[in-house]
Amino acid sequence: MRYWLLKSEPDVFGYPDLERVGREEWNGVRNYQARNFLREMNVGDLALFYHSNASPPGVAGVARVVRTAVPDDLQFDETSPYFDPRSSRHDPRWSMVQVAPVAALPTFVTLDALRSLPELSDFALVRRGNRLSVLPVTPTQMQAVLRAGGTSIDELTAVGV
DNA sequence: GCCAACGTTGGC
DNA sequence: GCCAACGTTGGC
Repeated sequence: MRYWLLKSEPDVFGYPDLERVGREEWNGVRNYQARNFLREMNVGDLALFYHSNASPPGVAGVARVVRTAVPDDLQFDETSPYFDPRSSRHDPRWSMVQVAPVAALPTFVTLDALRSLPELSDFALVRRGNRLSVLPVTPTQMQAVLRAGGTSIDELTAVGV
């Protein structure tokens, strides 16, 4: 199993929204590096759900990948802000996965708290100017964040993942 | 292939 | 609202 971090603006779609809808297409990613990470995801992978452009920013919950990458519909939708006129159905440029909620973290882990974790000193998220909306997370990093959030991988996977 | 201009992200 | 950092675009 691999671990990831997904950014979302809570004003647009926050972790509580994921719990409300039950599952969600992770579409609209328009960065090649982030897209490549989406394509590496497997069903069952866990992802930290990060609230960006929030006060405070931080990790609110954990999601699970429930479907691997397929072409992102929005790239073909002329009415969508994510429409990409240079993409073709023959060779789609952008991908999306589907995610479902696992659990809200008992303690919201703020960006400040993330910065204070020694295990995360090399993590791209806490480095200046990072803009990637999909990031890989190592098992050590995952454990550290979950511990700071008041849970653990064992606890999360015991609930039937 | 270079690189200036531009648009976007996201913390503050 | 500001602005630094970054990715992309497009003229040359």
